[in-house]
Amino acid sequence: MDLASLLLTWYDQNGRSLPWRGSRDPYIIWVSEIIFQQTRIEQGTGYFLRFADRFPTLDSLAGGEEDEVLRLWQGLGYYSRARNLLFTARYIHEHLGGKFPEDFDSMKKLKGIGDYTASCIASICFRQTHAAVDGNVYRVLSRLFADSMSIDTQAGKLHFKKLAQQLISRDRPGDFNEALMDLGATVCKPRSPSCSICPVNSWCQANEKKIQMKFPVKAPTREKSGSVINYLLINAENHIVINKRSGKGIWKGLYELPMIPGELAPVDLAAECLELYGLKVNSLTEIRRVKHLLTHTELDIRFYSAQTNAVNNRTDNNLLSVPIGKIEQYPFAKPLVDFLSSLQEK
DNA sequence: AAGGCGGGGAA
DNA sequence: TTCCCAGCCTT
Repeated sequence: MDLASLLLTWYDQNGRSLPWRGSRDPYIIWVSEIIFQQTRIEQGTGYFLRFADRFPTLDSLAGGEEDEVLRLWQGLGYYSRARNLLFTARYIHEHLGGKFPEDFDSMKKLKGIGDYTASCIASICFRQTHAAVDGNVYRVLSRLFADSMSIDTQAGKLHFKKLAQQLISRDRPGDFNEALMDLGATVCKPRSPSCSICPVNSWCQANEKKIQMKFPVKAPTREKSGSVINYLLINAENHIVINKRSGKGIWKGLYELPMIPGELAPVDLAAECLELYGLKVNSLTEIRRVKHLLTHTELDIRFYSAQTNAVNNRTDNNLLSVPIGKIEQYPFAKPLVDFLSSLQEK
């Protein structure tokens, strides 16, 4: 039996049972693939179910508001996925008659859809033989062939794409793609692969030489530093001040408390605050009696600091005053969700 | 070609 | 702590 047949036989008996499996609706498959970019199944499944429940069709999504879409995405990360999803739904609705394109190259032209996602939709929904190569597939293939080509270079990606393209089943391209991914996720795992139960272990050159952990080959990883964010909780007359980020950096389009990045002494923080938001502060002890730029006269400002991973962008000055009771309808990034709920507990 | 973009869970 | 996950876009 050839490799594809072995994988498909294994998949039929051992494939994961997931909510979007079995659907051939390109919209549903599209949504699931976007959600699961760089996202584990366990983390994203709840998001998928809520999203598909609220926006069951492409037209319903096209009619949705960006804030609501982002709120459904809240906490998931990589928020550009959500913005692109909405943008492309509206684009298809308006310019393609609401019909998802069936042509692979047309799909790839859509914002947020790359080679992998187009391959998934084309193979699963339209039975086209396009190999979907994700992180799982790189690992499985590099081990199967003890292939030292680096997976994080242009040439390496193309190399494994061609390899997968040679192996893919012509009869069941979608199932083949999912089989390879399931194998990578449940058997050919990064740390401790379960080679003894692998359906293709007799084909695997890495297994034969017991060098599974040498694959996949990647370039050295880069350093990543954390940073401090100082959030300003400005509370006046049952309203809270929030800021909508509209720049180019992280958390674009999401709301946040006004913030000042960097590890700063309180007095410097007050000075920064003054400069950034035009708040009049004579001294740190006077901070509670500040006159502010909104319509309120009495303010209660507190500083909070939070440690995050790799945040390096400054907030935009785009302040809103919203009733505290309505704060939950705005989409926040995960650090703010945690922060606000920690305030709730006090 | 390289870097940015989130957040979580496993080891 | 580090790694890496159903990747894609911008520069």
